Amino acid sequence: MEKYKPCCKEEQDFLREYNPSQFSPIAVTVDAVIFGIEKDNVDNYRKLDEQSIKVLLVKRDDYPYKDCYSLPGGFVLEGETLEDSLRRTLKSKTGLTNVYSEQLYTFGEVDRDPRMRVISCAYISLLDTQKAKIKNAIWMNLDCIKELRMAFDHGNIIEEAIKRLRGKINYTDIVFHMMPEEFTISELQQVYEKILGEKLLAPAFRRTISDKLEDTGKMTGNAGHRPSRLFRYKK
Amino acid sequence: MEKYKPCCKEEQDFLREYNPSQFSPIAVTVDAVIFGIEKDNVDNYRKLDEQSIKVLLVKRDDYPYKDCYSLPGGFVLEGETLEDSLRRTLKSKTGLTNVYSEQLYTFGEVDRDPRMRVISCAYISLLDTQKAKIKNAIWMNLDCIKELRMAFDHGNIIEEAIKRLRGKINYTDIVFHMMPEEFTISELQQVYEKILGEKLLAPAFRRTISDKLEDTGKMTGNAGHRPSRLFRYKK
DNA sequence: CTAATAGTGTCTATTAGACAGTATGTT
DNA sequence: AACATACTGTCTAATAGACACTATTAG
Repeated sequence: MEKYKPCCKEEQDFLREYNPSQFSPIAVTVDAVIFGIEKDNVDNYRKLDEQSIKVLLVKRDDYPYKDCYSLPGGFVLEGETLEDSLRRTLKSKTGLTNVYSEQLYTFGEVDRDPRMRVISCAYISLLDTQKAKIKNAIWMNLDCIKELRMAFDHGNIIEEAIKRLRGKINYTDIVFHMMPEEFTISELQQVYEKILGEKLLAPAFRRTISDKLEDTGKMTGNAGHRPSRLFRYKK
Repeated sequence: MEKYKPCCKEEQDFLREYNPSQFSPIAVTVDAVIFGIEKDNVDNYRKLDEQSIKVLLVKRDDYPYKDCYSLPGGFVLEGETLEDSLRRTLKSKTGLTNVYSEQLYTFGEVDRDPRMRVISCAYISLLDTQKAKIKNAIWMNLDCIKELRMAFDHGNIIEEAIKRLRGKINYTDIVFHMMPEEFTISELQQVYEKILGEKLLAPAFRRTISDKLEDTGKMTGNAGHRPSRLFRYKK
């Protein structure tokens, strides 16, 4: 945004003498629901490698909600935008840099945080777990999260995030942000199925997805069945 | 949210002694992009009554951006949720109550407001202009807004709002919040066309929209051409 | 060979686009 | 009658669902 120019001396005075402390001390945080995919280690070779959608969580060291899991996030500081703040906190809490993120929703219930009034601007982030280097954070299976005691309203935020993902998956290319560089159509279909919570028919899926894909020329192998073509996302 | 229970004495002490002022004084506001439809008065009787999408604006009395138009909105107070705050400010700035609203996006650029750091949670609101009683606010034609000098980044917020509306119109029933109780299919089609920015084919539109409509049994008249059936939204 | 998954072809059902043609009011 | 818009019918094109069938690897 370009710098604001006061129109007259009177306005200059007004702005100089303006006292921000008249407004309530409401803190603003950013929190990220970070999604990734991990292969569950299935030893049985005659079985499709199952994949799971995971969410990256950190364990709280301090009160309140000590020892509970929470979304990585932190307070927005004075000189930084929401996105700046997100980048900084993701780096410091999880070691991650350059993560694709988009705003999810802003949560403003009054008693979200027992310390003080905190309004949280939540983001959805997606990444390729094979490339990402994680520190001090754990990939948690999405299905397990409702069993956990989550800090604050973070369980609710995750639920909203998965709803948004489900809503956007069919008319955007958002999933590709969490796919590895090269993948098979079956793997991609599995990710769609996990997010949508329903099985899809393979021929129809291939048909609709194929214009977003580019053949790498490579194949998978050693899988106990017909090898599969590897594709990459065609931008 | 249920009340948080500290787990031990230590945590109780922590929370009692917690000092919120260590966090930067960032103010939070809510702003609403309120959409409505108004008939442009076309005297020429042999012409379809044109309708326009309008946005409700208020003129600023104070610095900064004195005498510019702005979105109705205001600061979020300590004890109220974002939605509470939206209800309160809409009432006080425009006289409106019971307006359908949904969250749009949170704007957090650092220099949005020359007075201090302000993060704004923006909402989209839709209403039936025939029923709404407005005070101290003006319905501005959407097409005129880029010509105006808008306060803060409100011009940008309006642009995002119309984009969101465009994105949601075809897979939600959001438009009906701004339709009058009874309307013709042509009127409804016009609203779709204004929001989408393109002409639609009438037969296809009738086909797809008709399962959302309920016949009132009434007809329009005196229009210089064949009368039109009046419908209402079928929930 | 069998088991297991990869991938193709095709029939059908549904939906969207295009447009001709009919209906019914006002002037 | 002329005009203007309302409304219907129908042909076609594109897309989605269902499912049978073929292909290719490991063991």
